[in-house]
Amino acid sequence: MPAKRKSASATAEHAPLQLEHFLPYRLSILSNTVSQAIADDYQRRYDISVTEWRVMAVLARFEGLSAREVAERTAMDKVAVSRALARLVGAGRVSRVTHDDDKRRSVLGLTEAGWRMHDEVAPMARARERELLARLDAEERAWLTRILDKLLSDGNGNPEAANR
Amino acid sequence: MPAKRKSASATAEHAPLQLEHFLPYRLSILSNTVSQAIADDYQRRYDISVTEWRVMAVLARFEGLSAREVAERTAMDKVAVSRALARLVGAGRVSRVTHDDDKRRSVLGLTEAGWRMHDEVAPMARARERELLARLDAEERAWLTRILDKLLSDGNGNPEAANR
DNA sequence: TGCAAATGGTTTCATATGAAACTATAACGT
DNA sequence: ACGTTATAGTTTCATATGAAACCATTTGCA
Repeated sequence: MPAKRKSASATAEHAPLQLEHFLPYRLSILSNTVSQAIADDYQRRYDISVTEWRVMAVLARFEGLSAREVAERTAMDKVAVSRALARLVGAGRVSRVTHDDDKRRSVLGLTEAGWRMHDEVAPMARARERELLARLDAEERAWLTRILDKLLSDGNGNPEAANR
Repeated sequence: MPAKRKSASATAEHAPLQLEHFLPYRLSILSNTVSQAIADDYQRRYDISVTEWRVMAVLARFEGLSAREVAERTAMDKVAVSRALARLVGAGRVSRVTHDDDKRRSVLGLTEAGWRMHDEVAPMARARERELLARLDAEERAWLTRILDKLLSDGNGNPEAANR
């Protein structure tokens, strides 16, 4: 057999992983580049982080949530939510009052300023998503949705994950 | 029209994002849960992080790389690689010597101990990947590969990303 | 009632991470 | 040869992150 270099270790006997074909690795790369690309749009412009934006996004859909509920819906842990809220409230983008019947809970919502920002960022985010999906044809897009639904159902995603 | 609650803001006029259908968000959730699940396998057991494991994985495939080349192939930045290498060398899992012709570069490779660990972790990682993919049927798996190839080619992934 | 356990949220602490500055060596142009 | 620029890699610093401890309030129940 023709002698190759390579210290005889990086060969069959060790069966090294091929990172570039390893699904978890590929997902991680894709997820990071995509999120980063989108975040770059508003990060600087509005001085807001991805986690903060996610909090705003759920508050735009569901007014009056508590912090815990926000954590559930964003799949973030409660520490992250607490911190994001601190900044958002500080920046006047989110309002927070104590729940009438349960003084532990807070009742959250977007402020006027929060809504204004939301209404600028949401279309941008959607546009970026469209750009990304434009690289697939209709059939591929349909499969992607289906596959993600499947992989995210059950153990993953947030549904039925009690607290965090 | 029938009056609904909800402060009249979270409605059509604002078109809030539906996080749970937003591709970047879904990718992020999936990527995190998958990576975490796999990492849990070896994290505690071998006291090694995901980034360190990735470095080991490429060194298993390509002996004698420099740190920069490792960074390229793992899509990690050079600071992360530098730190991972420091720990790996310290733990006796990676060997590092200075390149003969270029004293800036290091020449990296797995040690005996590194190989032993690699040979235990790699099959575990592959098994986890198989479990994940087992939730899809053959057709879906094929589409997923194709879609990821497409989305990762060009701007994303590491190919042609000069340095970082 | 009154007290143990649970829950909502925040703070603390230890670790992870990236950008920018820095050190050492090499490459390039004159 | 010699200074300028580029490259490999490390360190520093500021920020991000999560687990665990913590405080306040509420719930469950004897």
